[in-house]
Amino acid sequence: MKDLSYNSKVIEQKWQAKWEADKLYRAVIDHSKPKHYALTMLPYPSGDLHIGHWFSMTPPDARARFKRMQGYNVMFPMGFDAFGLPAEGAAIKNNIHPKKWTYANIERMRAQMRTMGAMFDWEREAVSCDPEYYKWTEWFFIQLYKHGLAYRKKQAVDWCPSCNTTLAREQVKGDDRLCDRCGTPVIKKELEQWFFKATKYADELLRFDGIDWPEFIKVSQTNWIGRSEGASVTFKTEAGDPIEIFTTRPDTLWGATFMVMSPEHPLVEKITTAEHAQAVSEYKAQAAKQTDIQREAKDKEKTGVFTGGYAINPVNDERIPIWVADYVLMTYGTGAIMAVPAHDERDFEFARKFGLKVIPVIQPEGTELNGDTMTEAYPGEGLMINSGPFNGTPATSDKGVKNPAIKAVIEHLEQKGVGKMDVNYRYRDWLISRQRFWGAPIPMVYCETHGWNPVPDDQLPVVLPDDIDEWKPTGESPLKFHPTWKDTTCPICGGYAMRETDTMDTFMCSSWYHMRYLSPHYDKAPFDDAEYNYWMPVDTYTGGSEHANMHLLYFRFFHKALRDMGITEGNEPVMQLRNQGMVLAEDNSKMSKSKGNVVAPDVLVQKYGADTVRAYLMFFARWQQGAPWDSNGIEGTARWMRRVWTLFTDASDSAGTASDETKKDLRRKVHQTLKRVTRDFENFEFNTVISSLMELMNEMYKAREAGAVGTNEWKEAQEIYLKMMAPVAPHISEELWTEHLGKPYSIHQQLWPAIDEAAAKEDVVEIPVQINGKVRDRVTVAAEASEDEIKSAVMASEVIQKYLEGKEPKKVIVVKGKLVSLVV
RNA sequence: GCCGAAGUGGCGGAAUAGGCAGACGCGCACGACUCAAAAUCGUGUUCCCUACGGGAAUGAGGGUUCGAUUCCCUCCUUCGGCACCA
Repeated sequence: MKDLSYNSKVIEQKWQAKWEADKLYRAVIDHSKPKHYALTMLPYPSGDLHIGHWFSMTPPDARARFKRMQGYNVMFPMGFDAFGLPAEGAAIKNNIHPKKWTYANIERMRAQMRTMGAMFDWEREAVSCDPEYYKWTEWFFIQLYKHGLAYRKKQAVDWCPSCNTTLAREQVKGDDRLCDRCGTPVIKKELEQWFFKATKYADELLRFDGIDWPEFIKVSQTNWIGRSEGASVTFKTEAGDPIEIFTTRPDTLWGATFMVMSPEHPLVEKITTAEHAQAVSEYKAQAAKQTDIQREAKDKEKTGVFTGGYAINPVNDERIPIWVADYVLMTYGTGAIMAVPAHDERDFEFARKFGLKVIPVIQPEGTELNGDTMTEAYPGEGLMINSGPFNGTPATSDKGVKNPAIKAVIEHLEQKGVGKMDVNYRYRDWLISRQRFWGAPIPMVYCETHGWNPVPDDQLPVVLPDDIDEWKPTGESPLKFHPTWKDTTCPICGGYAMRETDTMDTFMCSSWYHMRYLSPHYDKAPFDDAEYNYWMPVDTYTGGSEHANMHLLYFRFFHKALRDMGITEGNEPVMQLRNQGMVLAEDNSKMSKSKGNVVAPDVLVQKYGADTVRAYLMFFARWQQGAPWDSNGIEGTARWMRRVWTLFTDASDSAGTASDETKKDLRRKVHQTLKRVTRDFENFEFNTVISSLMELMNEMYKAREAGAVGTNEWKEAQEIYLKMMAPVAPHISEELWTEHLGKPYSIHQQLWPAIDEAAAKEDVVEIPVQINGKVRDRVTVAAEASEDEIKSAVMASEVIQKYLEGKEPKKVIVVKGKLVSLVV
């Protein structure tokens, strides 16, 4: 026996150095093996690795290792999402260039990551702020622009006053409309910005065919896209101007008793009569002053003013008043609605407040709605009434054309030429411009004569300057104040042109990093086709669910857009997605630097070793759920590690004296464990992988007591044990494998053991006997015992006879190998 | 309000093609070893009672079933997404 005690530090450093020298985790194309691309979300280089990084990276590493042992050619790359605001924050605070700060952090985090003992292939590392990387981020922008998927537009956009930049809709969170990054309430600004036409893919993004993603992510994306099916209908003003509206309830058209326009609607001015002009313009001014938060507050009482104008309802030629109210948003639909107070809550509230007519057009079964006396809108199902030719048509609760009433009315509208079936989304195009320095430059130039044009490909990348000395956030990119950077020539006429000084949303960089890993230094294209054809799509993607409607939506869009441009293949970038939960502080709060409750993995690695930290992170919670940290708990996994060490290194006196039964029991337990561990790794159920291994170890200790050491069964148990443990604790298992069992290096190149189903089978089972649902006794029978055999064993039981008191049970249910239930 | 996920000992959590609830670990208690402590090893540990026996219990209440943590209905709580979206 070599070492007497388990020394994690020595072992871990030794093997990490050897694996690296041997390029053990290098992933290269090998057509003789099935491939497995395991991807985990790349980190932002914020400075120090925290326990959350370990939690998101090491269990997926274990699974990637498991897949490798199953015979897959596994690629498990790592990189850095290295553009972003904190670098600029550091620049402002410490007067250090963001580049310096970022690369120093990357250096530090790489070193910390190496202590994980993960199977990262560092030769595939990609860093998004490297010019060789962002050259292609820029190139993608140009491709999107050339295909009409990137465009510039002026509109009211979300602006974070603290980050001093615009944000995409996805990056504004919740009711209070807070900046996703810093939590500051965002405001609206009217600005000209670059957008990606993500909405073009709205319908396709709603389909998740053929991909294995968590239900809640799919639901979240579906909610976010917010598809509603209905009809667009053209009303007319009395002067004959068309007013287009969108409605999900065309079946209630006959109940439209007024119209409402958003204060920003272009037609408001024209329809307002002289008499109402002042009131309307005052209302518009006041609406403009209010923030979105005030305007969109759900509990706000309805406000609005009459314009004096009237519209004609195209289905019944009714003349109905047109109002202006801020509950109608210019950003959704057409900015104008038909109001059906009898069947819409909001319209009802408005009608009652301003004394407008309420006409029911859907009659629920068994009651009669009265427009004058009803106290709330009736949005439910019923028969159409007051609706001319459609009276009596059943309106169901189905949405869209599945509803017979809606279908019939849409057909009618189409025939009359006053409306058509239509679909609306709450999903918006992706606002990509950021008024910040530390991002990929938007590779566009503006010429007075030729307008906006992309930088020619041979001039890419547009590189960020190093000589910036003013970092103060002004609401405009520091690039704008650089003396020469923005000056360039127009690619059309060669005259003066000005560079776009905004940079791209960093989510653009992370929309394609999984493809840069394929060939991180390739300079002819964003990736090498040979690599793409072998590795893509990503087989397993892991990361946090907070990205549900941001990154995870952006990169699906990106992949589809690239597919349509002929750059990628397949409809989805990722086949299987799994999300880890969060490691909370011990008091259940979020860990944060400011609260000082952050668990530092380095300290734990120092004290317990990486294997123990890895194992504990897999064991202490369900990985897909997370849990509050428990600093005592790690002692349990540390103890496991030491006990395994002892089990494999300590001699036993009674070696070889085990009975056949002991040996058979050991073998059974080994193969039962193997079966469970295999299944649980597959399902990302790491906590039960560990508990099964602990159980088997306990059994092995008992078997050792019983003299199993040295037997063939013992040797098999040791081998299988280490192979099962290898993905979890790569260092200790390598040490025990090569140094103590004397097996050939490396355990990580071994194949996953085969399950011997026959050996795993129990031959004797103890089955509970219930009387009226209560367990009263247990009988031991052969696992294969027939119903009759079990029954007679039960009837032979004294305890059972006592409970039966000589009577025959009314009913006997025998579940073979499981249980017997008697009813008396 | 709508959509989704989840509620099991002091704690993290096991067990779902309906079949012994509480695996594994933390914590705690007792014991062994030790001059002592740490480490280690062993035993116990859901709750209640009239305690070698019995009863209750998987958020609450109901249902289906011989049998429900698991399936169905109603409700409560927590977390996440959406929300004046027409």
